[in-house]
Amino acid sequence: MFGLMDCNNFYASCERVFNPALRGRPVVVLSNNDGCVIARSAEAKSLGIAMGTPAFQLRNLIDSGDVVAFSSNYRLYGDMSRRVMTLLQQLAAQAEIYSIDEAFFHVPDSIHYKSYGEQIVRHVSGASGIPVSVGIAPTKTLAKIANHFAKRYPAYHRVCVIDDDDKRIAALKMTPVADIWGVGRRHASKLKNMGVHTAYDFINLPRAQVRKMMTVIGEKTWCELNGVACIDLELDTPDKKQICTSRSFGQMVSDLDELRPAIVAHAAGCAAKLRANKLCAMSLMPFLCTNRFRPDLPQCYLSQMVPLSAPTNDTRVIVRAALGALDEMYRPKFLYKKAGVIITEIVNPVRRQLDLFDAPTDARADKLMFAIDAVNQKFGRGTLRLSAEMTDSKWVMHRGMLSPQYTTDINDIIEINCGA
DNA sequence: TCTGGGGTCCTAGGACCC
DNA sequence: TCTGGGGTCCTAGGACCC
Repeated sequence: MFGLMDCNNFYASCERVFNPALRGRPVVVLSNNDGCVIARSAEAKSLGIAMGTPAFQLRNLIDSGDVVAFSSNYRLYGDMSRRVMTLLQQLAAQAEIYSIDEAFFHVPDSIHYKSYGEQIVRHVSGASGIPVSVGIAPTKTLAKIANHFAKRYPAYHRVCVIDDDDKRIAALKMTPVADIWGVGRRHASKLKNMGVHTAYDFINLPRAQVRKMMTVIGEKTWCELNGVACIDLELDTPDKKQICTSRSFGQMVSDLDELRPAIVAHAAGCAAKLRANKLCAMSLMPFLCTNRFRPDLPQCYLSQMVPLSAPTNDTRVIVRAALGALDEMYRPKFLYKKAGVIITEIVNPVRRQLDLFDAPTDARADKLMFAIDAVNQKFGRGTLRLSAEMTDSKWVMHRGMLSPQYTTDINDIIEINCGA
C-alpha cells in the first residue's frame, strides 16, 4: 500500500507556527513581487479567496486587517519542510519526498493502516507545529484521493484509508475528473465535453481511448484508479535534468545595462544551485520575456543557448557565458518583465568519466567557490557576490510583507517575554 | 498601477545516417 | 511515371505537477 502525507495549507501554516496571534485568522502568502496569492489558510479559503488572486484585488481586506498577507519566505518554508520530512522518515523508512509539502511512503501490509496514519499525523504535527493529513491506498493516485478526503472531511480526523473496492468506487464517484492527480485543465475540460464528470466516469472509458487521447501518462492514471499500481516510489533521488533561476522584475526594464545585473544574479544563482547539488553545467540558456498581461505592448521571448567548453559550476565562467549570450540576443525597444537563466545540460562530474579533452579541474577556483558558498550560508544569501550583480536597480523584486527568518537566521530567532 | 517560480515527461516531426 | 527503408537524435510544443 502507498501512503501520502501532505501538509495542510503549508506556507500559511509555516507563517503561523511562530506567530500564534495568526491562529484562526485568514492568512495568505503572496508570490514574488507580492503579485498574487499562492497559499491560503482555511479561513482565507472560506472567505472565497481563490488561488492566484492578484494581490491588488485584496487590497481592502489586507489594509483593514481582515486578511493577513505575507511575502513568500522560501528560506522559512524550505527549512520547515526539511523538519517535517525528517519527522516522517522517523516512522516511514521508505519515503519519497515529492514536493516541498508532500511525501509518498510505503505502508507495510501487516500494519493497521488507520492507526499507522494517525500515528504519523500525531508525530509530525506534534513535533513541527505543521498540521498534516495522510491518505493510504493501493496506488499513488488513489492515495492522493484518499488524502484529499482526509483533509476535506473532519470526520476522518486527517487520515483516510481506501482499502477495498467499495470504498474505492465510492471515492471515485465523489471525485470530479479535474481533481484527479495527472489530469490537468486541458484534459479535464475535454473530458467534461465528452460527458465524463467524475473519476468513476473516467475509469469506465475504454483504456485504448484514454491512451489515444492522453498518451501513456493518462493510461497509467486510468490503471491506478482501477487499483493497479504502475507508479512506484522513487526512493533514490534522480539527478536533476534542468536548473533554472528566474524572476519577474519589480518594474519593466528595456535598457541592456539594466538587464545585465539581473542576468548576472540569475546565472550566479544557477551556479550556486549546481554546486549545492555537486553538479556541473555543459550548456546554459539565458532568456528574456515581455509582459504577457500587456497585449497592448509588443511581445517577445528571447533566448540563446550557449555551449560551455568544459563542464563547470564556477560562477565567473557561467556569468561570463550568460552575459555574452545576453548581448547577442538582446533587442532594444521591448519592455521586458522577466529574465532568467536555465542550465540546459547538467553532468555529474563524479559519475562522468573524464575524457581526453576535459580540462583538469581548477583547485583554486573550487576553493574560491567553496568559500563564497560557506560565507553566504553563514551570513545570508548575497553576502558575497559579483560586483556586476547590482541590487539597487529596477529589476529587484518587491517583498514588502516578509516574515522573519525564524529558523535560519540567528538575528530573527523568536523572543519570548515571560514577564517579571 | 498591480498578475510566481521551478520542474518533469511525452510526442511529432525534421535532420541526418547508412 | 519514376524518385527505399529503417534507424537515431534533437527540438519545439503541449501537458502536467507543486
